[in-house]
Amino acid sequence: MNSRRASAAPQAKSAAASASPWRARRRDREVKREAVIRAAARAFNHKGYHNTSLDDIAAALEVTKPTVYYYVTNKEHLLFQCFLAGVEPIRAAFREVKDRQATGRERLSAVLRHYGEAVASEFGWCMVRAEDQDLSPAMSRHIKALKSEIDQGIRRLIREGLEDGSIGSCDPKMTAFALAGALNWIAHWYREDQSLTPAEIAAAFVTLFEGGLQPRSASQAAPRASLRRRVRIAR
Amino acid sequence: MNSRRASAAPQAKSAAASASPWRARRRDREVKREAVIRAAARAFNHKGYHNTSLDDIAAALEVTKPTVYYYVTNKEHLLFQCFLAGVEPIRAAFREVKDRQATGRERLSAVLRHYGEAVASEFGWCMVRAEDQDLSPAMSRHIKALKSEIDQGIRRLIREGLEDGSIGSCDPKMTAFALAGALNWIAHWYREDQSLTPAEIAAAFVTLFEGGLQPRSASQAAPRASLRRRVRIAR
DNA sequence: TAGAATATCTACTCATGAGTATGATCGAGC
DNA sequence: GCTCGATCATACTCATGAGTAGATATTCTA
Repeated sequence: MNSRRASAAPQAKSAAASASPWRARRRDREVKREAVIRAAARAFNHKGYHNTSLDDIAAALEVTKPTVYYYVTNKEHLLFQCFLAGVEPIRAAFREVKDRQATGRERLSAVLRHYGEAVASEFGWCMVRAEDQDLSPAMSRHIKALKSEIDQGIRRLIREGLEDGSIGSCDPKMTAFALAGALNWIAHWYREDQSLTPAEIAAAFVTLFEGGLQPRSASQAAPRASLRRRVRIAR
Repeated sequence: MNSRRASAAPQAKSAAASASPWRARRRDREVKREAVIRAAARAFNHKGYHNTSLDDIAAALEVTKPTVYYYVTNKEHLLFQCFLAGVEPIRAAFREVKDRQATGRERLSAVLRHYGEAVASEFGWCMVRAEDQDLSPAMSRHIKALKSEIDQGIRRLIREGLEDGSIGSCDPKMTAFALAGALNWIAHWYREDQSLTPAEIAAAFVTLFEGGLQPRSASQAAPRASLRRRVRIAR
C-alpha cells in the first residue's frame, strides 16, 4: 500500500533537455499516455474488454484510476486507441505495396503477411475484437470505416490479381472474407500457442492461401491407392 | 405493460395427450427452456454477451427475469447452452464422415461445409465467441475440450489427406487454424451481410481452400503481360 | 373442490465498476 | 520562500445488472 508508483513510466528525462521544459513535459505526457494505452491493450488481451476494469489497468501501471483518466477520456476511447494502434501497420502495408511493381497476387500476399503480423501483435486482439456494440455510434462508425477500408483494399488487390492473371477465378468478396477471417482469428489462439513467430504464421497462411489444399501438379487426380485405407463397413 | 406473456411459447399441447400429464408438463418445460436458450442466442448475436442483460432476454420473451431463472441457472450457463447448441452439428458432421469412403480431402471438405453452415447459424456467434474469460473454470474447461476435439478432428482429416495424397504438403496445425479461422469469422460478418445463404458461403470457402488463389494449370506462371499495368514511378 | 405442484411475478439485495469532486504534492520559475 | 500549473490520490456518486426471497397465480391430482 505504500510502494506505489514504483515505475509508472521510464521517465527518461535524460539528454535532449535543451528544449524548453514545456516541450519535455509534453513529451513526458505523451510517453505516459502511450504506456496507458499499451497497458490497456495487454489487459484487454488477457481478460477481455468487459472483464477489465479501469482499476485493473491503473493497478498494472501502479497508479490509481483518476490518473488513468488524466490521460484518456474514458474506457471506450481507450479501446479505440488500441484499435488504431492495431490497424495502422495494416494501412501502412497497403501504402507500401502501392508503389511496388508486382502482380496482384504478390502484392496481396505481401499485405496479408503484414496483416497477419499485425493481428499477432500486442494490439491485434483489440483491433480484431473492437465491436461496434461496445462503442458509441460515432466511434463505431469510425471503426467500421477503417475496417471497410481494409476490406475494400483486399478486394481490390484480388480484382487486380484476377485481371493480370496471377489469381485464378474466384469471388473477390468471399475470398477477402475468407483470407481476412483466417488471419483475424490468429488473435484468438496466438496468446495460448506461441510456438511460431507472427512472421512464420503469416508465411504459412499465405502459402496455404496461394496453393490451396490440393497437391499441385503430379499426383493430384490419383491419390495413391495403397494408402486409401479406411473403408470401414459401418453401414 | 399489461400485454405480457402474449406468446412466450407455442404451448402446443394438442395431440399425443395419451401419455400422463406429467409427461406433457415435462415436454412443455423443455420447449420453453429451449425458447429461452434461443432468445438468449439471438440477443447475444445482436448485442453481444456482456451488453445483454437477463432482463433483455426476459423482455424478448415477454416474461420477467425470475421466469428466465426458473429455466436456467445463470447467465454463463445460458451462454454454455448456446455454445453446445452451436457445436453439436459440427460434431455430428465428424461422425457422419467417419463412415464415408472418400479421400481425406473430400471428407475434410464435407466437414468444413457443415462447419461453415453451423457458424452462420443462429448459435454460430455464441459458439465461436464463447470465451473462457467469461466462464467459470469448470465450464471453461468443458468448452476448451470441445473446441480442442474439433480442432484435433480437423487436423486428423488433414493428416489423412496428406497420407492418401489428396492434400498437398502442409503443416496440419497451421492449416487447421487457417481453415477454422476463416470459417469462424463468418459469425462476425454474416449478421450484417446475408446476401448469400450459409450453404453458398461454405461452398465458396471450401472451393477456395481446395484450389487456392493461384490459377490451376494453364497461364499460371505467366501472367498476361498486357495487363501488367500499375508501374507507377512513385519512388 | 381442497391441496399440491408448477409457473410466474413484485420487489427487493448486493457487488461491481465507470466516472468525478476535491484536495494533496511536486517541480519549475520568480 | 512563494506561486502556479501539472500530476496524482482519497474518497466519493451513481447506474446497472446479476441473482433471490417471498408472494401469487395457475393447473393438475385426488
